[in-house]
Order: sequence, then C-alpha cells, then structure tokens
Amino acid sequence: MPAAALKLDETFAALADPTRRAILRRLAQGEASVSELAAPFDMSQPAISKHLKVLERAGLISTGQDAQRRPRKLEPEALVIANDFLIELRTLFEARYAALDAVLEELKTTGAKAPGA
Amino acid sequence: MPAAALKLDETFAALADPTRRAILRRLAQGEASVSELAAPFDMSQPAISKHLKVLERAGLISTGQDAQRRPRKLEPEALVIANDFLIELRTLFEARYAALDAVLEELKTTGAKAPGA
DNA sequence: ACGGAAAATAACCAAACAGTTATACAACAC
DNA sequence: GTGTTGTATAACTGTTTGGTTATTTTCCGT
Repeated sequence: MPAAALKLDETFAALADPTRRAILRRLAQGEASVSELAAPFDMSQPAISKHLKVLERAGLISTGQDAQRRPRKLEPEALVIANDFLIELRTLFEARYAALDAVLEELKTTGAKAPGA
Repeated sequence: MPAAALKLDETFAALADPTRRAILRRLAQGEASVSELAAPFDMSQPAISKHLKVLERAGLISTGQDAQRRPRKLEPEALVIANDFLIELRTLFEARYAALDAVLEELKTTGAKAPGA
C-alpha cells in the first residue's frame, strides 16, 4: 500500500463529518481561532478541539500561534490528494468507455467482424 | 442541513477505507461479481458484502442481476457530488485570495493609504 | 505573583464500524 | 427434487468515533 493511502484514509474520514466540513468551509475564508470555530455549533469546546485534531492529522489544516490563541488555517494540499483519487477513478472509468468506443469503431470500419477474426 | 449533506457523509465515509477504494478502482474498469471483487483480498466474503453495502448506500455503486451473481457497477454521479464539495472549498479559498489581491492592488494604486482613509 | 481567557488533555460513555463464523436464501444444473 | 454455487444475513466481538464533564496548561494583563 502506497504511503499516501494512509493519508487518504484519514483525509476522507475527516471529510465524512458535517461539523468538520463546516469548519473547513469557514477556514477556506481565512484563519480562525478555536472559539471562533466553535461558536456556530451547539457543541462543547473540547469536541471542536477533537474535530480540529482529526482535521490536522489528515493534513487538512495547520495550527498557528497568537498569544493564547491557536489559529487554524486551511491546508489545500490535502484536498488535492483527495481530489486526485476521484480523478483517478473518473479517468479509469472514462478510459474504459474510450476503449469500448474504439472497439465499436473498429467493428464498424471492419464490417462487424470479431476483433481477432 | 441540506439533504445532499447526508449523502456526502456516507460518500466520504465510504471513500475512507482502502478496501473500498480498491473495489471502486476495480469497478471503474467494468462490472464485477462479488466473488471477483473479493478475490484480491485476504478477507471473508461477508466482509466484502458489507463493504459493498456501504458503497451502495453511499450511491457509489449499484447492483445488477445475472443468475446467482449480483454484479456491481460504479455509479460516477456520487463521485461528482464528492468532487463538488472539494471544488466548493477550493473556490472559497481562491476567492479569498482574489479579494486580498484586489485590496493590495487598491493600496498600490491609491498610494498605500488605508482603505477607509 | 495572581487572575483570567483560550485551548488542550484526561477520563469516561454510548453508538457505530470492521471483521469473524455460522447459517440461510436464491438460482442454476442435473 | 437434490446438490452446488453465489451471495446475503445473523449474531457476536474488539476497536474506533463522537460526544460529554472535569481538569490542566499556556499565555496575557495588571
């Protein structure tokens, strides 16, 4: 298993939670402190800290420092890795149809004979 | 919470497992029966059936019928939904930089004064 | 040095997950 | 109908997850 796959596990798992996705949306608009991030949610501060830890382990965010605050910011690289997997799938999928199209085209031009014949 | 968010939860959660991602890669190349899908893995058939159920609930695959076989095929629509979220994030993120660039540009042309001054 | 604010950590709990084995079901072959 | 193949379901188990409250740590202000 490639090393990146481990990160992929964590990245997709991190994205599977609506609270965490909302946090990412917020961070896409700029850095924010834990309490700022926690404010919109009906949830304790430690719960948010846990979500942030999940996001950080997945490489989706990073932590800064500003006095007592630990502002988080989005790390878009991890998003790219996730996207790459989706693109890989889509590419494989489309390649298959391209191959099928090629076969059909071949059949048409050679007069509906079997490929090996 | 929008209705699509529920699917997003399930879709990303489904993608978070390496066995399931491998199954999707396999299915991207064409339909396959359960036993075909199970073959590469050191895992029981019921375990694979469970993974397939997770993938199906997420809308990532669908089930056909061919005698005793229940061939699965990839459903790329769900991939699009997942991709849309990533794109949304990226768009928000880039919009912010665009806004920042605009501010910097404004500062440059007006002679480095504060925006409100 | 002390008090307070921001955040992290610990300890705990219920629910969900990912696997197992054993069993049941469905559809074909004879 | 009987046996066989392919798949699903049931029941169980250890681990992980997502939340809680209580406590601790870190840093600032005075």
